[in-house]
Amino acid sequence: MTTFGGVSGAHLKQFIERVERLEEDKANLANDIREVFAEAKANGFDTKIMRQVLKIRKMDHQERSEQEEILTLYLHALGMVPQENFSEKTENEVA
Amino acid sequence: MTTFGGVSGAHLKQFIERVERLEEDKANLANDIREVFAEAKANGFDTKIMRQVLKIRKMDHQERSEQEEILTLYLHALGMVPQENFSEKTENEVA
Amino acid sequence: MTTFGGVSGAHLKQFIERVERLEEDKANLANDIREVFAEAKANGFDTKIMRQVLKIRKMDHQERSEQEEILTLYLHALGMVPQENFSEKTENEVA
Amino acid sequence: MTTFGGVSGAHLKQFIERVERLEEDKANLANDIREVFAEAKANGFDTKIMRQVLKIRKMDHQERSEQEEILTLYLHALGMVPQENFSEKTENEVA
DNA sequence: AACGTTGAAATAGTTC
DNA sequence: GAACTATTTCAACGTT
Repeated sequence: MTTFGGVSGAHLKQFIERVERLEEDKANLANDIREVFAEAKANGFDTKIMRQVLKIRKMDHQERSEQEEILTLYLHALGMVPQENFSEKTENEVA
Repeated sequence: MTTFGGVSGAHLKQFIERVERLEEDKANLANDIREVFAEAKANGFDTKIMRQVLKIRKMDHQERSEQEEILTLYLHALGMVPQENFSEKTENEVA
Repeated sequence: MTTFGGVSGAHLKQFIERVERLEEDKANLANDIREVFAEAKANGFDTKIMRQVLKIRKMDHQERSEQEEILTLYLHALGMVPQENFSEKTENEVA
Repeated sequence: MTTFGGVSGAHLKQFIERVERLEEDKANLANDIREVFAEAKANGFDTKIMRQVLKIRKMDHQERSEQEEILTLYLHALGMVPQENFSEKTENEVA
């Protein structure tokens, strides 16, 4: 295997090509998304408003995640280990 | 189906959720790419150089596309209709 | 000088107006460019082709910059400090 | 002068180069603007708010009253009491 | 003149 | 927290 300054060209090439394949997939998905917007527009929806809706829904999810994160911090601060399934497991007690 | 001001909520919801699913897939791919870089880095590769290599390879591809695009434009400008398969079909003549 | 909450209104105003002046110049240049295209069109040139030519020329320049950039990265990666004047100094050797 | 299909290469080249020069100037101005923002930032100003201010000043005639409310909010956020005439009167002091 | 397409600008996110 | 990169957004251009 060819190496330059301790660097393997073949190995590097593999990483490069893996990234390129993933980025191609990613670009295809971006296209798919664009097509959904186009279809929605053809059905009379306002894409600008749709994007706003998506943004708000995303923030809701993030907010929920953040709140869960904060809850975890609080529980840790209280010496309580957060449970995986809060509702199902009730037999665990904090010492 | 519920409508508000002539807008179908159910229909809109479907578009929104399709986009959200696609964006989730896209985000996952972005994660995969990040992981590849992390793995490469753990193997001693310089990610900055990797990104530069990727950039140049991408530009090469784009440049090729642009060259083909302008060839088409030139042919049109010269009154020649570009052929689907330039090399295979030779029976078409330009007036 | 009037300040509010440690913020100088007059100072802010100066920055705002400097930006506005520069943006005005920029808008004027955009107009000039539009006029050149209009003039070229009036002389029978296809603006689409012109834009494509400009695009390719721009990519060429960028590609050259990217090439130089990655050369620098490679040299650094190999422990070689890139020289200011690549062509003039050839007496430096890498151990 | 060389012509292809009635197209003058030299003439075209002149148009192309005029556009390139103008675009270079435009790019330089964009850089200057970026530098002004950087300088303002280094002086403790919030560039995001500055951009908002610029946007609102640009709108001027249209939807002025609506935007003034937002401007008021931003200025308040800065701890500044909004002025009646921002640009013309600089001698006014806030009690 | 509205539409889609494309290029530039701004913002958000990531890395060091 | 500063710089760089990626994504998103905005505006202009050509097209129908």
